[in-house]
Amino acid sequence: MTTTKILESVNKHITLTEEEASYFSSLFLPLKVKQNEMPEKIGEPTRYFIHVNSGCLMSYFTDQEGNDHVMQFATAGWWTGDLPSFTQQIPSIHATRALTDSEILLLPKPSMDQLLEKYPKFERYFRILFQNSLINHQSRIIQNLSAKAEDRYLTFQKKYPSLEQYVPLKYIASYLGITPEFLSKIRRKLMGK
Amino acid sequence: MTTTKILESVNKHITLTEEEASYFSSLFLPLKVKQNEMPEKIGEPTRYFIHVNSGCLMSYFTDQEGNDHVMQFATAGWWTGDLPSFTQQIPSIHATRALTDSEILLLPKPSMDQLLEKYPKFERYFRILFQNSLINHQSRIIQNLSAKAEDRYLTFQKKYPSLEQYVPLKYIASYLGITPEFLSKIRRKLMGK
DNA sequence: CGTCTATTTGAATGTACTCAAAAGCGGTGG
DNA sequence: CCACCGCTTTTGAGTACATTCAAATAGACG
Repeated sequence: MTTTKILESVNKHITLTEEEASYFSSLFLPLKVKQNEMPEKIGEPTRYFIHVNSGCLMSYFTDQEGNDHVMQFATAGWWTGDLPSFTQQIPSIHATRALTDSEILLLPKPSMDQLLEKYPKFERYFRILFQNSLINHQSRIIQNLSAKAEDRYLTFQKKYPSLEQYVPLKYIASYLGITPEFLSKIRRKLMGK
Repeated sequence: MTTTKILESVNKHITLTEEEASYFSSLFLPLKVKQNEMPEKIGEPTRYFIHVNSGCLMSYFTDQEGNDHVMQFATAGWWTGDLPSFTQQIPSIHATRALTDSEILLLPKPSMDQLLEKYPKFERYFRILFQNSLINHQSRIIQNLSAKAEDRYLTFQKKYPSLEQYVPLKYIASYLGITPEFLSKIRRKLMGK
């Protein structure tokens, strides 16, 4: 079943009846995306909150100069999407792209609203989800403020050991807030150790 | 009543019965703090989630070299505190300090747990609170990744027009991720325009 | 007025970026 | 199987952005 993985995650935080679980499961649109496909493009209101079943996606922002900035890498078990656009239905500024062939679940905005209306119990799940995500974002901000690029790279490697094997280095550089050229120089320097 | 302000904020997102409102209100410990006092210190599990009624507090992190990094400025109507420490009851790494004489409300961790247990309706309030906070943190990360110090400062001024009047510049520099000296130079340059 | 802290200034330094070019690497078609 | 193409990664030189350190100035408070 395509919703097995997400139900596991939900069950860690709240306990569902069979009815609730099956209603919840019924809301998702399963989708297979190939590498480099973009389930969500920028400019229009985001339609889906995305759960990753397998593979890896990233959400990123393109600035006025045309430089990409990676907001998030989302591997199996993670949610991703453009939250401001999804919640307020304003034009999105983050694009989402598959870094590998991936299986994802799409939760349409109206379905999420209905879900929370019908079974308020899920408020708790999303409260905890956002709370944990907030904590991660805070720690990323602290990192960016206090650590040099080399340390941020080392921390990144520790936190996401497998990602480097299939995510192009230029995207990792972007996530870290440095240029690909400079990341390359950091890596050369670290090789010598 | 000391909880008037926070009830207003809560009522924007959920509708409370009188009983719910009065139970909610009863959980808070009102406290007046003077400038530079610290309702929460680092090193021990954080006891309170803090709501600011009036004045201004900041939460900040001190790194190994002894440099402070401001995580957040919290003015009237905002929540603040060390979220990882509060939720998981692990030793805190963020300190909280009053930047002006302030009136705050303390919500003890056990009270918050009881509240969500007894009236799950509040899950929705905190879900929306964390969701909005998450959006703000994402936009700060994007800013830090894509904009130079001067632009970050200008954005900060637009977003928090009044803060500069009573927050020492060195803390604003810290929030922006630059040294006080460099902020001073940015300001001199902007004066000439 | 004196003390303490915040802010400014300037020179020297370090960190990271830009630009241009070369090298590497994966896929595709002949 | 090899040659070519497009894209990623590496290299190096020059430059820009931001820090460090030391010292001077300014402001707040008793």
